[in-house]
Amino acid sequence: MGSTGPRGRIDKRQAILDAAFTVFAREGYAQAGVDAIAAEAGVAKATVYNHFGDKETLLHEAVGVCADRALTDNLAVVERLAGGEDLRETLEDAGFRFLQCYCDPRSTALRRLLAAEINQFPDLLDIVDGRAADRVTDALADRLARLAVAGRLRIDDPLQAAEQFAALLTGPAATRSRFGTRDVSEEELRSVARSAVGTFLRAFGSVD
Amino acid sequence: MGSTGPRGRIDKRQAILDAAFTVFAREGYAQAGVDAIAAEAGVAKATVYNHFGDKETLLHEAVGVCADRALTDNLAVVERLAGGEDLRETLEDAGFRFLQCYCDPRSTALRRLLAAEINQFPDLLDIVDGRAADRVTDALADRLARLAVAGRLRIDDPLQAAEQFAALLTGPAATRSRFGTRDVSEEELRSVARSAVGTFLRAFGSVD
Amino acid sequence: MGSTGPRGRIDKRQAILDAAFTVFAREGYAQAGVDAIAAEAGVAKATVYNHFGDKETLLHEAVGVCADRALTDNLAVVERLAGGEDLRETLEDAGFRFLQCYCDPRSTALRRLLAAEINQFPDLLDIVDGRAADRVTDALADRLARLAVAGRLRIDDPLQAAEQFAALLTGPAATRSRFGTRDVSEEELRSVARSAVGTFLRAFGSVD
Amino acid sequence: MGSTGPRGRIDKRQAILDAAFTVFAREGYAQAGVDAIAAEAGVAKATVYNHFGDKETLLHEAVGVCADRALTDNLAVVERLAGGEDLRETLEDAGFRFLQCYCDPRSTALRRLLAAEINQFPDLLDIVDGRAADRVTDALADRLARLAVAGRLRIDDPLQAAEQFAALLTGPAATRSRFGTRDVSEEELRSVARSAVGTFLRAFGSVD
DNA sequence: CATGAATGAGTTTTCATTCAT
DNA sequence: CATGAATGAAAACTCATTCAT
Repeated sequence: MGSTGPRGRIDKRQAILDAAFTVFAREGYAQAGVDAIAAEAGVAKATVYNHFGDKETLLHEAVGVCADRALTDNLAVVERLAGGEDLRETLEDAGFRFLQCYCDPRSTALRRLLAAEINQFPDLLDIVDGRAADRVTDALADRLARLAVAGRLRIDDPLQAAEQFAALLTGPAATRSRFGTRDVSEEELRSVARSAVGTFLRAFGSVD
Repeated sequence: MGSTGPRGRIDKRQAILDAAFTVFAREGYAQAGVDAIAAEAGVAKATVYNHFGDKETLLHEAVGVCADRALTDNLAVVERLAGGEDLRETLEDAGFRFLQCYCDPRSTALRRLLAAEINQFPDLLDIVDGRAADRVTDALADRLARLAVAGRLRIDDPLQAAEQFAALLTGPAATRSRFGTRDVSEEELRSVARSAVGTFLRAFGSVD
Repeated sequence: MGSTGPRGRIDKRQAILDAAFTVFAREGYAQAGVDAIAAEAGVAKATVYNHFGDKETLLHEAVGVCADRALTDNLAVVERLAGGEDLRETLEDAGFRFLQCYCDPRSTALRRLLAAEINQFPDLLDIVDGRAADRVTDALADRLARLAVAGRLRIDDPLQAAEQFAALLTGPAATRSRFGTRDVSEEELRSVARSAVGTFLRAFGSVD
Repeated sequence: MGSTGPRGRIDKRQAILDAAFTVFAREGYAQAGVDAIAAEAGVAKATVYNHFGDKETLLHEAVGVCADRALTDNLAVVERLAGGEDLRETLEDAGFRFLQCYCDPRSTALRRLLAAEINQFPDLLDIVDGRAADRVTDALADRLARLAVAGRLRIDDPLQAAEQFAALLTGPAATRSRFGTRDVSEEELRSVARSAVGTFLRAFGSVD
């Protein structure tokens, strides 16, 4: 029956957005052909234009969708960060999951795409920052602040501590992934998280 | 008169390389036109081809030149990092200079260009890493190791400490510069360096 | 309620034909989009196809309708041309009305459209000539012949005289309207008619 | 040797202009493909863009060239119109030549093209009128005025007489050529000229 | 029958690259 | 070697037309 009814419209829209992100991430905005996107989505080129009007809009929408997903994933990780029995283990676990998000191919692609196109499309930053980057750091700062209040960390400036915690995790991970070129093993991620947490706790751990 | 002797050739070559980097950085590889590069360099388009053969080669050479310069600048900073009287001040100063390199427009542009084109031209990574990124971390690790040996820092794994020191500096700086979109004031850079060194010393400082 | 009964169909058909002529006249056949026509008619694009099959048919029907109307208008003018008391006044009046038809926006548009598309669609000429141009000149020749028979004009070849009368009217009017670009005032039209009739009577008037 | 030197450039430019006019006249602006123009000119499509930038500019230049030629031809005819022995013969001859210009395929095509595109490109009128239509009528008025001064014609308003003379010639000729669809024989043109001059002289001839 | 969605073929325009001077 | 001109391949975008509801 109605299996190809209004549902088809939505399915195609999603397929196009997914395809667009894939192709944009793989080839860059300028290099990516709308032809290729349509092919990847399994629709005709004109259908892409029917839905999104032009290539630029397609980029913006595709980035928006991807940023939404990344935000959701990241917040899920951060919000689970509550002080369990063993603080070190809790932080290492959160750090590891955080790095998994960070190293997820789509996150990596999103960062690369952003870096690549920020000059031509400065508003991409607003799309992503409004939805992702800043809000994750904020949420992390909240969690760290609670731990400080609970006496388990010694932190003056929770936002700065959050930034530094994130930096200790993502900096070394970025080096290892070589701009997303190399796959970083779970093993390695755990090791990076362990080192980061080690340093973080030496700097911010309470004495007890 | 010999004003366009061998000197003219070399000048033109340099002009083309500079123009190429400028335009590639501003517009991205695919978007950048050889026309625009030639115009920026003040030569005819065919001259660009006479010197470099094709657009791809031009990208590689331009990136190479820029990476060389970045390496030189970074090493100069790191190599000046010796233990003065006041360790904190020494580290803060080095961190600040390091961030100045990191935030230099051409460095920013290089990182963006790299992120953008790494998929299409994976060998760009070799050019840059062979000449820049890794070697700076190595040099920094050396310096930190010396300070550890001198008893002024407590470090197990100097390479890891160097990575983390760099991460504590560049992570927050990257956030503030918004992918090189915003100019970060000297003030801010100093503040970032201070925080980074503060955390670093709490984690790795010797007790004395 | 039967508001969309057979009446709705016919209304829509008319609306589409009107819209089609408007858009074809404004933009030319090739440039005119079926989208634009459908929008102007207030129907869906597919409805246009349901009624007319394809764009070419639509052009033919729209031109036919317009030519019919022009013929009716012109014949009405010519048929009122009977010898009143004052021949000069009669001719000037007929000439003026004739020019009003000639300068009517839709007549102008029809002539332009015809000129534009005659190469691609030679059969448009048949549609228009069969229905309009020739028959008007014929009718005019009839009237002039009657006036000759009545001794009020001296005419050998009524068809030729009719052609020349029409030419004396439309030639200068065409110059003034600049291909239908300029609106020609009633004043001007009367003046053109007066001149035309003056010359015509000097050439063909009987002596009395 | 230098046979394909800078000369080639100019040759190609001319070839493109000719081809453009031919194709625009044959198919109309919107329908005409730059592909087809390039093919007709025997050059690559990109060469057309190198020379003229875009399709619209090409139309304007092609129309300009054609209007120049038409003006030259027409003025040559009008300027030869001096009062010979036999005025009727002189006028018939000039009228015939004038109609030859008017019925020349390129003139016909120019008028059609103008009519077709005047809505989209109103400035075409300026190009053509500034160079052709008006100036011919003016020149004709001059000649008629001289004949009036010489006592061979009785004319109050030379400009109006010129307009009417032209109308008596072109009106019937236009009818016969059916928008340039039919070729009008030399015979027919002479006949039209004879009738026009007959009527004109009955209206404006001096008594002698 | 009226419609929204989908599409294939075509359009203008751009651009890396080559060639003749 | 430097250059202006020429080009073939490709890209974004459009549009007449069809199909499923």
